[in-house]
Amino acid sequence: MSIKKKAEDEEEIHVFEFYEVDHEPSLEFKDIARAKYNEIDFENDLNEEQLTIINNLKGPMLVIAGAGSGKTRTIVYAVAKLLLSGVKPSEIMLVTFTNKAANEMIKRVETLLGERPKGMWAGTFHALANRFLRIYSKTIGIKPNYVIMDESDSVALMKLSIDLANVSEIEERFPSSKVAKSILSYSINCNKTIKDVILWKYSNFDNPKIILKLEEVYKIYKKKKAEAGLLDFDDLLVFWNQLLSEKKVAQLIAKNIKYILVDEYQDTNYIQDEIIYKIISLNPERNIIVVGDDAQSIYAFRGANYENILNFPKKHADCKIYYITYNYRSIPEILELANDSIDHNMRQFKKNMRPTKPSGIKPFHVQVADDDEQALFIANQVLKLLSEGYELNEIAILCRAAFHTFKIEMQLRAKNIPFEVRAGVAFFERAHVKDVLAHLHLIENPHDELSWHRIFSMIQGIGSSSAVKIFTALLNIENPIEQLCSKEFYSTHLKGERIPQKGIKNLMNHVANMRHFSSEDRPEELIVTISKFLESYIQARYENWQDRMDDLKQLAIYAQNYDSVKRFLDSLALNRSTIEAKRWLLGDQSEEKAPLIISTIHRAKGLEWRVVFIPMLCEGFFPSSRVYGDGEAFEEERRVFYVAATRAKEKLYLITPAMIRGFRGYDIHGTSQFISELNPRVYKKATVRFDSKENEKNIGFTSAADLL
DNA sequence: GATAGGGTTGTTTTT
DNA sequence: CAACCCTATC
Repeated sequence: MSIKKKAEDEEEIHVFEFYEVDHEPSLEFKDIARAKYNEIDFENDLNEEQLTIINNLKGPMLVIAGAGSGKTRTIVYAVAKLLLSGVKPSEIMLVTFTNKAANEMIKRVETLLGERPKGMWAGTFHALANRFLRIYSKTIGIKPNYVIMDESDSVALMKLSIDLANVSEIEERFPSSKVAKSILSYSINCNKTIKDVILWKYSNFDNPKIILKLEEVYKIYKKKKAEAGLLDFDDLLVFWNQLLSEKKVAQLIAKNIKYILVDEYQDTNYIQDEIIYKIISLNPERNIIVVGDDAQSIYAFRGANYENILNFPKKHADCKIYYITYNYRSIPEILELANDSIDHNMRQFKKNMRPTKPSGIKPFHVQVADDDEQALFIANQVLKLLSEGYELNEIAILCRAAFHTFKIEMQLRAKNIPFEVRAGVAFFERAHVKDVLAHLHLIENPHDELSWHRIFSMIQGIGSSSAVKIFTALLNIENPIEQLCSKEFYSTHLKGERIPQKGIKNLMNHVANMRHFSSEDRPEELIVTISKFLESYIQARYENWQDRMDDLKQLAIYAQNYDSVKRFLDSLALNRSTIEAKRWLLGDQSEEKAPLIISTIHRAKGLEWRVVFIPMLCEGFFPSSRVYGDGEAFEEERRVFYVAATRAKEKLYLITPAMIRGFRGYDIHGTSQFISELNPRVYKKATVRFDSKENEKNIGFTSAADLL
């Protein structure tokens, strides 16, 4: 459905029909209600705690839900119940931590009802913000064709801003572009001044001259974003928040959205909390359910503050508070270890998960000689588990940091075990993929500074200084792509500048390829075309160019799912972690069984497996060496460990290598405090040795013969 | 003055 | 492995 902007009022009437294809409610849920109401056995499917919740959906409510307590199930049933009672899908807003989680919940509602609830406002804060901003860009004065930058783009733009701000006049060391961006983000997400953020997180930059200069840099950064039509992740929240203060829009939202559910509330930050507060205030019945677990708050580095969940009842009069405490995921032994661990956190609400599963075997603490043997142990153990009848997709390896996965990947590859990595640089952030995407960005938004710089850097004869000059010249002209193809552009707008002739010639040739692009073209076809004319560049630049060209084919295949460039780009920016490059290890190509997962703990949030391995449990790695003392940061680190352990249903392997190979030689690291502080009763100790790297035979388990 | 290429560095976690 | 700095070359 397209929207023709005739008058402002008309624009607003279309609000709930625009942008999402499957947006209009195609079903009369009241009819389904009659047919389905008796089929869903709420009383049988939910426990008493959960039933209480779905029977009290009016007014503000806080649900404290421990790990594995059927939190998602409760939300899904709550949504189903609302729909059955006649609430339209488009009257429900469901805020989740990832867009994948939103899709899965909708799928489960669909399974329950037999029909897909089309038109729900479901997604992350950022994705929902984008949906509103695409409709109301005009209202708050941002370009309607704005492009969302990912984090590395934002940092790159920050670097350009720093370069323009004459930082060299300050003698002291100035924050890097990454740190500068991070300070700005904290300031926005936590509602603090720049000075406060510096005192809080970066006290080494506490210097009036630096702070003044930073403010200047941020002004340039902001101006650049506005000129180029770029939004960073923080802008999505800032502008959404701003939009909610616009009377007309606010009234419309208040009228149309009747129920709000927010998952993972412990990981919201100040501005997200404020957004929710504003939306509830607009809602006459204040129907909101906020779900979370302060013990699982692991995103403080993004400004998240678990106190939002604790303060929620204080902010909302007559807020009901419910707890769901029964754990349906893990055996009691795993819960005992997790409970023991989290009890060491002082700044936490005391609560214990209550087991419902039958007893099994205690978690293992496995000590190995070094990180090579750790990888070897994991690979061997996976093979044993497979021979025991476990499936690959029932096993996960959860790491504190992306680089912890490298050696494990190598061993799994060597043993032909198929796996998928969910860590590190995402597929769509790899250099050659971004090279292609830069061309797509310019179709939507021909003044996108970052994309131009990326393209300039691909061209022989144009370096950083020519790039700045050319961009400055094209910023103020219409239709830069066309202009860059003509000699006159260079002779009129860049008169007297020293730009190598070779560079100009190459640039003209390159841009000539882009002349016939149109935003009406299908993204897939565009990608094929662009890949073709980038092939020689990729060949020249990368040794593994063949692999990279294959990636671009994958990109084109993925793009088939989208019919417009704008939607394709939005989806890429907002679904970073959902769309993975599958690093399959194929014994034979035909076998497409779901693989084993190697993931960071952060990305494993909300998921579960029968067997979980947690490697690198030694001081300096987990907890990370960046965390000192026993303050809030250290407690968050412990919560990360807690989240990892509570992913496991049946078997949990905690692994500590005694030595780790660093840049030069081995370093000895002590056992992680998260292990040593535990009551030894809650785990079984095992030591695993290999007689040599070549001969990967286990000599034996010294104290846990029943390691399987 | 500007670019290209070599060598060195150092890496938490993500919307 | 990619983002930096330094230096040789155009």
